Amino acid sequence: MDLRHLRYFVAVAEEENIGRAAARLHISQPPLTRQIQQLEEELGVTLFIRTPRGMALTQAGELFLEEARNIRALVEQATERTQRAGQGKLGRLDVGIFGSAILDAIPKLLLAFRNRYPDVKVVLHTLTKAEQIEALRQRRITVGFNRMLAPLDDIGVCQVSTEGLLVAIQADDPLARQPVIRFAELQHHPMIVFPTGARPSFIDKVIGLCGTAGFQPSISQEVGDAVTGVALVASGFGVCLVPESATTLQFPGVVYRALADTPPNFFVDLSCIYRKDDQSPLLGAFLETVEDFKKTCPAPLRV
Amino acid sequence: MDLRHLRYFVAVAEEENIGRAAARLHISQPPLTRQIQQLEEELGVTLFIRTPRGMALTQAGELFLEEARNIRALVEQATERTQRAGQGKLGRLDVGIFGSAILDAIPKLLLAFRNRYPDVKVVLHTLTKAEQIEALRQRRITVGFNRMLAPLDDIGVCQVSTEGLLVAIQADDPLARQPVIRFAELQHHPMIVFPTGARPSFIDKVIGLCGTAGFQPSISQEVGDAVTGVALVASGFGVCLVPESATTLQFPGVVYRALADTPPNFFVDLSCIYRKDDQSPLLGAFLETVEDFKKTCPAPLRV
DNA sequence: CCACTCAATACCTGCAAGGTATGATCAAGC
DNA sequence: GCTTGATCATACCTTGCAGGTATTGAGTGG
Repeated sequence: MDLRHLRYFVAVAEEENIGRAAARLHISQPPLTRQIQQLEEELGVTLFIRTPRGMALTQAGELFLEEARNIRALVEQATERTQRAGQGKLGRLDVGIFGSAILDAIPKLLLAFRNRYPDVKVVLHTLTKAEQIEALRQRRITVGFNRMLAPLDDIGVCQVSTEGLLVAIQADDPLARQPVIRFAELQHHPMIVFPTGARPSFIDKVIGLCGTAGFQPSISQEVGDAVTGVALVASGFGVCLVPESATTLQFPGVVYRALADTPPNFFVDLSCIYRKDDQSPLLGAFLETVEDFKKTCPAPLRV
Repeated sequence: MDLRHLRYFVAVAEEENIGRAAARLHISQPPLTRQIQQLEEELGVTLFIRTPRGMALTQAGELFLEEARNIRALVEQATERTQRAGQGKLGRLDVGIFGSAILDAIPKLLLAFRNRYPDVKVVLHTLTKAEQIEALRQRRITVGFNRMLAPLDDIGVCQVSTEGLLVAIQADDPLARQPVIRFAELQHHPMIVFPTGARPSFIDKVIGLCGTAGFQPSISQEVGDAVTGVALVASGFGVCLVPESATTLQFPGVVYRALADTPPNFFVDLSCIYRKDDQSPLLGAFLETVEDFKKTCPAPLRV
C-alpha cells in the first residue's frame, strides 16, 4: 500500500464516481480503476459496491475512509512540522552561559530570539568556558556565551557586544568623591578579581591592564563572578573592576566610577561560540538574531 | 512522499547506517541512499548529518522519526481494522424484527451472533413486513425477520425455524380440561387473530387453516401481536392460535393446549430476509450463524 | 601511508503506473 | 424496443522510477 492509494481512495469515496475522481486527480479513469482494485486486493476487502450509478462505499470502506483521511492529515502535519523544524522554527536550543552572564546583553538577546521563534525551547546551562567548549564538542549545547575567547579551529566565534570597564568602590572611599578616577590611582587599593576557574579569563585581562598602566595590583580576594565581587566591595574588601553592565547590581554602599587614563585595549567583549561544522538551522537562526541584535541595539550597551 | 520513504527512513534512523539499513530492508545500499536524498529534497529539510561513522539524525530528523513511526503504526492499524470489518467482524448490523419476535428463536440467534462477533454492533428495528422489505431496499437494514414470506426476486429468504401451533384458551373453559383439543372443536369459540397490518400474514394462515378444517372462525378481535392476543384470551375475548414459542407468555388464567386433527400445512415458519445482491460480509457472517443455529439447536424449537 | 568503512555517483534493467482505445452493463429516453 | 449516454472494467502500449551492479570519494584508524 501506498499514500497514492489512500489519496485515490479518498477521491473516489468522496466523488462516488471513478471518472470524476480521476479528473480531480488529473489522471485518466482506467489507472484509477486499477489502483482501487489493487488496494482492495491487497487489503483483501471489498471497499466499494459497484453500482450502475457509480461507486458506493461498503461498511469496511466507510471505516477505511476515516482511517485514510486520518493518515493523510497526519502525513501533512508531519511534513509541515518537520519543515518548520528544518527552518529552525521548532525545536530545542541548548545554550551555555557563564555565572554572571545574566547581567549582560544575554537576557535581551534571548528574549529577542524567543519572540522571533516562539516554538523553540531555549534551555540554559551554566558552564565555565572550558565546559562550554567540551559541551559544544559533545553537542550537549549548540551555542555558548563567553568572554576572551582564544580562536580554535573547530569552534566559531561571533562577537555580541563590547563594553568598557568601571571600578566598583565603596561610597565612603575618598576616591569615590571624584566623578572620574584615573587608572593609576587604583594602584594602592586592594583589588577583588574574578573569575576563578578556567584561564585565560577576565582576571588575566585585569592583571594585564594594571601591568600596562605600570603597577601590579594587590589582590585581596579571588571570587567566582562579578556579583560576589561587588558584594565584597560592599563589605570593604577593596575595589573591583567590572564590565559596565554590572551597574545593574545596585549594592548599598557601592558606587561605580568611570576610569580615565585607561590603557589601550581597555574593552572586554562578549562573544558567542558554536561548532563551525554545525549546520543546524537553529544555530543559523540564532546567529542571525545575534547579528540583528548588534545592528538594532548597539547604543544601550555602551551606557 | 511515500510509505516506502517512511519505512526506509525509519530503518536508516534506527540503524544509523545506510548499509545495515539496506540489508535489513533487503535492498542494496545505493537505492536507499537515493531514497533518503529524495525524501530530504522533497521535505526541503536535512534529516541526517553524514558522518564518517554513519548517519546521525538532525533535530528535524528526530521529530520526523517520531511522526513517521506514528504514521506507520496508524497505517498498520487501519489495514487491520479494515480487514476485520471486511470479514464481518467489526461494524454494525441493522436487523428488522416484528412486534412479537421476542418470543421466538430470534433472541437466541442474536445472542449466538454477538458471541461470535463481539465487535459487531447489532441494532434492532421493529418494523412490519412491508416496512422491512422497504428498509432492505433502501439499505436501512441488512436482514429482517418475518413469517409467511412470498418470494421476491431481489429479496433472499432463509428459513430459521418451523413451529406448530397451540391454542391459548381460558383455564376455566370446558375445552381446557382436555389435554388435547381437536381442531374442529374450536369452531364455536370466538377467536382472536393477529397481526393487523400488512397481508398476507399469520392471520391469513389461521383463517386458511380453519377453512381447510371445514369452518369459518368467528373473529372476536384483531390485535397487533401475539402478546396482546394472549392478554385478550385472559380477559375472556375468546381463544387464540399462537406459535408454540408463545408459551413463554405465562398469563394467569390462560393455558396452552395442543391440537389434534390438524389440517396439513399446519406449521408456521420464521425466516430471515435479505437483499440478494448484498455482498456484505456482515450479512454473510449472519446467515452463516443462522445456518449453524439451525444445525445445533433444532430440538428446543419443537418443545 | 595504506587499508578499511561509509556514503555518493554512474549507469543499466525491469516493473508498474499512467495513457489510449475499447468493451460490458445498465438506465433512461424517443 | 432500440438507442443513447453514463459508468466501470479490460486490453495493450509507453515511460518513469525503484532497484541492481560497479565504482568513486571521503574520512578514520592501524
